[in-house]
Amino acid sequence: MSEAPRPDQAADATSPKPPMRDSLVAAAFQLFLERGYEQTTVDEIVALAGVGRRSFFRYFPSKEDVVFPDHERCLAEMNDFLGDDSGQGGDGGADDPVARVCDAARVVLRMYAENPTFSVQRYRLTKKVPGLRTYELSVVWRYERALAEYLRGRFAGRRDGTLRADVIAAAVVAAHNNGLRSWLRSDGQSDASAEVDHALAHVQQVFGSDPDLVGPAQRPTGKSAKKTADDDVVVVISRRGAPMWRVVQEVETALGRDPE
Amino acid sequence: MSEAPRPDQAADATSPKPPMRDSLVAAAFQLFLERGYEQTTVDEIVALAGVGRRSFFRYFPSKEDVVFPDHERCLAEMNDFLGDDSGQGGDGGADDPVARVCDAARVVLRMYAENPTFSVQRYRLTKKVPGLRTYELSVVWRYERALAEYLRGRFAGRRDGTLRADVIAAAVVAAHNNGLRSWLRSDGQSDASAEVDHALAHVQQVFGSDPDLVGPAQRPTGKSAKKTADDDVVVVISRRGAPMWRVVQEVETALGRDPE
DNA sequence: GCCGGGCATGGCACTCAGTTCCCTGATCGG
DNA sequence: CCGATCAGGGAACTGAGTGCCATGCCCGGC
Repeated sequence: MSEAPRPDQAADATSPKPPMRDSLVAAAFQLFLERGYEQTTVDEIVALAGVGRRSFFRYFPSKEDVVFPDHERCLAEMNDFLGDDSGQGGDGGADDPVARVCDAARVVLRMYAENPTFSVQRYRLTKKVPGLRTYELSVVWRYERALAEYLRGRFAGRRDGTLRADVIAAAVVAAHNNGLRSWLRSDGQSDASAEVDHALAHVQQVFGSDPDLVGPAQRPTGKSAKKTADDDVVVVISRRGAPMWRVVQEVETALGRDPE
Repeated sequence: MSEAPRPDQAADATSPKPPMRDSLVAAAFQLFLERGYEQTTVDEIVALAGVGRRSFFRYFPSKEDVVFPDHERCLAEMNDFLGDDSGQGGDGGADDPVARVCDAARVVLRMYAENPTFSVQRYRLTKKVPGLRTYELSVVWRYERALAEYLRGRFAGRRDGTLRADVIAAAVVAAHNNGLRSWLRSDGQSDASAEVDHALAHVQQVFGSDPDLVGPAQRPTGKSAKKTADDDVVVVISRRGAPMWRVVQEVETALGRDPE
């Protein structure tokens, strides 16, 4: 229930693709869909795929792993993405840690969107089988940890840095999953990117961009300066005791952003 | 891996307490600590406890459940707490949904704080055994769902209500766990309540109180009005393009709250 | 005091996931 | 042509979790 062996890992994503692995996934899902997950034994899967039982566990460390055949690759992809702090000059907004982890979350969405029908089928499966739901939680947890670790690095030295990192990571994952599930419930008919973008925008609005973190001298002269002139000022007048979210809403309206 | 039978459920928390259940937990932890979780079989546990193997699975649906013997009760407690919307007049601040779910999270903390040594031992165990970590995730997930469902009810009809509910629930759980783990890492020497209060305050600050949700006529005339005079005003002047978190910080400083 | 029906427990056997060990056959370099 | 390496197959084993039934205990009824 942890790491997959993945003997085909050496090359990139366009590696030779072992047919056995794919045929096992295909056979498994065929049986899962017509018979249910728990009602299907590994022996039945390998019988249908025409391979030996031992080979199944060579490719998938557990029966649950066959349901999430590409998460290991996706997790590696996300770590690569978060590890690349080098190419920050070109693409705008990548300097903001919150925006960065939101983009990292979109890596996961892309994996789901690559195979809509497969993703929808898997969604229906995990929704009704508690064991798969639990397994999915452990996968999602690893994504969340990756985001949190990245943010902890960016927030290093800051007061409550790890707390803020954990909270933002959790919020980003929750928003991503909210959008993703909304898309999955629509049987892949809605716009996945739009759903997730909307959800992530909500989180980014709450936690805001935080350019101070990349250095005290960093001013919003880059992309964010395009929307607002630098010398304009905003004045907010508020009653004491007013709810903070309403103050924020007012400020954002003044700043010309979309409140919701 | 779901519901425990708990034959002693009928009465309240001070029910007769079946000795067999406790002796199984004690025997299990003794072996887990000296031999490791995976190196201990259920047969060894029941042998040490002096009961039949079948009885183990009567009290604990799986081997993992014996590590979290009181989470089922705690989850029920949290649901009770969130279900009680009746007694909202007396205790101040309970009207704010965010504050309410923070208090609900404190119910979990209380359970951990009741048995510090047990909680610390379990923490060390779950930290090194992947299977237990996964199981704990499924438990935490149920807490999070309870909070999210409550918030969804409170945010019903509001735009992006379910999204906001999911995000806040995730943030509250992440903050709670951050404080809780900080306490557990200190071997129970630090102040658990202080740790978690601090973490939850961070979240409450981010999402703010939201009195509009209990009705448009509701104004902060209750407890929150005690801290601030109603007619005072706060003026914030900010550059356009300033990071939102800094604006919030300024407003909060002006309001006299603790910024972090 | 005796009887019968729940009810908690124990014991046994079974299924199935996951692992260990070893065999087989193909491919490839010398 | 030979030997090394390695993907795959197969049998047997461990251990978690379940179903079934026997046993013994408590408790109210007669």
